[in-house]
Amino acid sequence: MIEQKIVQGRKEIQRGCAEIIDEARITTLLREYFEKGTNYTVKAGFDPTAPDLHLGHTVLLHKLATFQQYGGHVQFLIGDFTAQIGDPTGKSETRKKLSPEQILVNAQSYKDQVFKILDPDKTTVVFNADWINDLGAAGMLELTTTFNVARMLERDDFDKRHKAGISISISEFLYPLLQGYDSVHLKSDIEIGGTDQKFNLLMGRHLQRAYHVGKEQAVLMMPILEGLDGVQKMSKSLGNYIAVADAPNDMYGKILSISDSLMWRYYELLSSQTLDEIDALKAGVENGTLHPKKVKEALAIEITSRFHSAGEAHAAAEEFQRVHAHSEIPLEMEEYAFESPLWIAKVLVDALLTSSTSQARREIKQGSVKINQEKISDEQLQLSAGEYVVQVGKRKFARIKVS
RNA sequence: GGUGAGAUACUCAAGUGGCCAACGAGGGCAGACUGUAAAUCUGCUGAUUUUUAUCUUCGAAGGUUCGAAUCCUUCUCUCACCA
Repeated sequence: MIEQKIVQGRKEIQRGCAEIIDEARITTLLREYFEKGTNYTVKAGFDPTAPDLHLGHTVLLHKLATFQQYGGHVQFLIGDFTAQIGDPTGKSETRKKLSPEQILVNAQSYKDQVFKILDPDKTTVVFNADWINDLGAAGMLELTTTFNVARMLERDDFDKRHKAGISISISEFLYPLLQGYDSVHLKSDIEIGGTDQKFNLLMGRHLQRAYHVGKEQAVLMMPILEGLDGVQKMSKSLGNYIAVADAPNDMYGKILSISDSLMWRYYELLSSQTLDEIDALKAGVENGTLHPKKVKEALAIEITSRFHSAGEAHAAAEEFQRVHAHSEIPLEMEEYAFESPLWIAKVLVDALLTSSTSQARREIKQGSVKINQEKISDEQLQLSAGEYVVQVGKRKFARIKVS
């Protein structure tokens, strides 16, 4: 019975992982949990400067939630000290120090978002400035003696930059060391992070050994989630993201617009469905008994419900159905009031439907502008007094009142 | 510090005195087809109610010229090689 549970737990923990180091230890922790009810700690670090999460970030959170189901207690670490250095993988090097107030605000913002996935009773939020500030110069010096430059330069990005002659600041060497030291202080049993964090994660093991913590953390790396385009990583700057804070209609619509192949990826990394259930869905689609769109809808409902509510998710689904499947107009849209007479291109710009009147003319020429559901072709059209629903493309609507 | 190369629209990248609002590719937007999927095909992709026109744009500022992204000067920044 216990063996079965362990196998089940391992399967869900391995799910979607890019790489696991010291899997045996994870099995041991699971065994102890099932046999004796012993808990263990799982650490994950987050940057306090970017508290608006998107689904890419939640991949990690889901994995943490999985651990919580199997006896793990999450150490949700906010790297307020390390943020001052900036992870060398990023382009930005040293960053501005955040004020204590700002960090608290960001931390609260994290909690609001994170506890939609994590169980707050099995989570401790910690800040690494708390113990790193206590380290002092002597402690810091001691930390630096545990590692050497040659090995530090093995780290991928350091290696590349070193060979390319691009400067590496000494302070950047401290980043992995301090992240590893967090594991020493927290006595973490497991640490999870993205694949880009491998070096840092392994440093935790190294330092736990060097500081005689008595254990070495297992390391679990999650892949980077692709964005809506299905190719590049999900990120805000690329504009291919679904934010945790997105409105229900947007979230639902964005999920439904992903490609079928990407859908399975999202299922694997974001859904709470078990692997067996997902396999059943895949089989259904393959043998034609299940329409892929139905499967995608279910995913969209699941994810939207998680961050909003089941009611809002279903309302979003209905709205979507209404607008796109039946080509009706949405229930709610922005309203604008203007005075007549009014040139249509101007209206489109003022209602934020197009970026310029030139663009508006092009849209009209291409036949993508509709007034009250009717396609228009006259760029010179003047609107007289009345109420209109103006639409550009498939998604952009506005209600216009001309007086 | 020395020498050389380069800076063009969202990105990459042509263009080396007029035919350049600027080839091409990617991306984006739109139309057709669909399941608002993918794939495919097509159009558009600086601004402006002078729309076979006008104005602003090719790192910045000046200059030469009837006319400059293209030539000259200075400046700023990036890259490569050398010490």
